Amino acid sequence: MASSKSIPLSKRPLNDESAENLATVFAALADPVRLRLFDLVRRTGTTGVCSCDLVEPLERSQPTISHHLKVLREAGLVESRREGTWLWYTVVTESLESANQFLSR
Amino acid sequence: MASSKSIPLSKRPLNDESAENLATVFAALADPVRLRLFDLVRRTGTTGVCSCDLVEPLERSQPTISHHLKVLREAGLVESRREGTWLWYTVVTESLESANQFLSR
DNA sequence: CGCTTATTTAGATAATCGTCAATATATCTA
DNA sequence: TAGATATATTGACGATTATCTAAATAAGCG
Repeated sequence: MASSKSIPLSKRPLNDESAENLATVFAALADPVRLRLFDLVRRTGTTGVCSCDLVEPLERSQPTISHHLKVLREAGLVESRREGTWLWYTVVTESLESANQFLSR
Repeated sequence: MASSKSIPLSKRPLNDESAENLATVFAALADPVRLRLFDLVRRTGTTGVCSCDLVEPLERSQPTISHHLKVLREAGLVESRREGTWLWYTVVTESLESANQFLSR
């Protein structure tokens, strides 16, 4: 059983593992193109947006956008569903929780 | 004068400049060592912590810690005051505001 | 099956990053 | 001023990143 003197979870120093996980999320947001990408996806709510519609507003090549979407996806910030030849992206709403918690500690 | 139909600031797509600024903050938090560093500084509140006491817990060389503190400082997340030969670091409390706002849009 | 469109993968390049050892600078004290 | 301690800077290293073009894969349609 835990000691009654134990520090509350929220007050404990960051251990290495949590720091690694958090860093991955922040790293995904650490690029202006990805930030704008994430912002655009988020605006589209539960409907989502076709990745083909994200190339033009960001003025990057299609493979570059694909790459950035992959980074966001692997960080758990967005997810995609296939609809015919298209991929529709939506945000994973809970994905920012740990980051939010850390920032507002 | 602004149109009465203009989109509220908080709902506007991220422009390139805001994205750059935000990305700088997130980039500062995108490394596990810096996250733990920031966390340690934040715990010390208004008193702050001497950077000499940050080397051992993070198991990195003194120049490496110095480098990371510089990144945090330049991103506006922490500031330092000299006290004799020591430098005391404290967090800049407002520094996370823009990041917080973005995350909880 | 071939053609078209959407997306990913591969390969290349230039830039940035995390780290360290060595050195330099700053501040205090004897 | 000389020595001690704290911090910053330099220069090097391997690793990762953002970007592109070119090529590969996937899915629909005639």
